[in-house]
Amino acid sequence: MLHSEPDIDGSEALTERQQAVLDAALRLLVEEGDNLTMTAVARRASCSKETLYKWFGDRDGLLTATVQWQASKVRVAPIDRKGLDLASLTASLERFASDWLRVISSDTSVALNRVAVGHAGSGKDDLGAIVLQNGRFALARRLKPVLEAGREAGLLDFDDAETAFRSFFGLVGRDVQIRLLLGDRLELTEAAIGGDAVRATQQFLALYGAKTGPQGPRAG
Amino acid sequence: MLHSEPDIDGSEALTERQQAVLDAALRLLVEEGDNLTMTAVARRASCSKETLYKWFGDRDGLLTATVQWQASKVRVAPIDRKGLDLASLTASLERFASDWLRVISSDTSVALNRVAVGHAGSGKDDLGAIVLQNGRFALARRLKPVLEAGREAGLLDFDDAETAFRSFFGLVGRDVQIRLLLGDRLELTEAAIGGDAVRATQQFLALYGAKTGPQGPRAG
DNA sequence: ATAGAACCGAACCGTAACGTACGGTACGTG
DNA sequence: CACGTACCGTACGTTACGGTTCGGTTCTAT
Repeated sequence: MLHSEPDIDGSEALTERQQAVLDAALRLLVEEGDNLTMTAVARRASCSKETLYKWFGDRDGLLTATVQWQASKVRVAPIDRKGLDLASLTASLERFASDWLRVISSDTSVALNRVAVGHAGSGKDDLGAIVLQNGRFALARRLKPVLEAGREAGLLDFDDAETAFRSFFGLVGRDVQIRLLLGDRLELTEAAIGGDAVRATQQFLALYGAKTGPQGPRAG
Repeated sequence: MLHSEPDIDGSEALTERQQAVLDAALRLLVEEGDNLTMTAVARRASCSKETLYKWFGDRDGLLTATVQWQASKVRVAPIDRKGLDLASLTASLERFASDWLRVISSDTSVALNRVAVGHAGSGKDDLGAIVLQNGRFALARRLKPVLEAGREAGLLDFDDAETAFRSFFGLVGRDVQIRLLLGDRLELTEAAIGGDAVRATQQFLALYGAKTGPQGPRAG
């Protein structure tokens, strides 16, 4: 029934209808939190519970499918690292920072992280691992090549890319994620995101920028 | 029945027995996560459900009482800021950092933050606000005076104490809290905590340390 | 000693949600 | 046209847990 063409990874190819159902579940998850019921999802998606159970097997199956579906949607374009100079590196870092802040402050991200955190305690499913893979670790996978390219270009100076990445992560995110997860009202306006991105980037460069670049620090 | 003497804040004075019950609930919360039942708490605490309901009124009441009880236990001693020089400031910051890392990586903190995050979505109670108050905001309240004292002593340079604090928070915590909340195995050994504390402190001083102190940077 | 309060243990009730089954409909295929 | 498939809508069984009630026990005070 769902053997159209196999996707890249384990995510079984999803019918249009199934995607619509998962989108409905996602929307409901944002609204209602983890206490959403199968009947509510069925009603919202205009499908029957029987179909829900046939497709996803279980409530946890539906939840994981929903999380994976959302994760598959935020696949971002990689950044080219050709002709790397300080300006382009700075721009890349700022771009990463603002993208990341936009993601973690979005309603869906907050909702998904909430249910994943809630489920992480009782290890029934591995929602936490999924969110972690598509959140923090995906960011690391995408950012580390940029950092290493910056080091090879003599713009950055660090021993361990992981450590450098984690510092960048901390400088960008700070207390935003935990505050949002805990329900703190904290609207991240676009201007604030941009400002935080440049601030975090400047701080990161101050900490990990090479003392002597190939050209001067103000090269354009 | 519990009108001995009113406590400083809203936390009604608790009987020894009530504290024992809350400790049992806390232990159970760490083990079982949010899906702990009133019967389980009663059994663990060797008390009756009737008493539970009489004392705490509700399941949410029990939960909030448990969170507040734990919060009241981690009241840490304030740090004296007499004779502030770079060494003592550094020591204070490192102390804050290591204490904070120890707290957020503890089992009880992870468990409490998990349930608070889970409850933050559907605003039945304000567990999230409580945890936020006794976590991130309490840290800020305790650390800001130190930062401002450092600035007045000419050791630090910043415009907004809040911004400086948030940077310190990010440099210390980085991705630790979200990873632990999402179930990532990540044992923070004592040595790692110490190392992270001095690293974060050094980075913070590199970013916010005054360019020219009252005495030389190596004054002792 | 006795009355009453506080509390324990267990049984009980109501609700809510998971998971299943059944009837009905639309559509494609022999 | 008959038939099978996939699906919707809904009603049902079952389980689990929050909350309540009740009998029995211990402790304290008069």
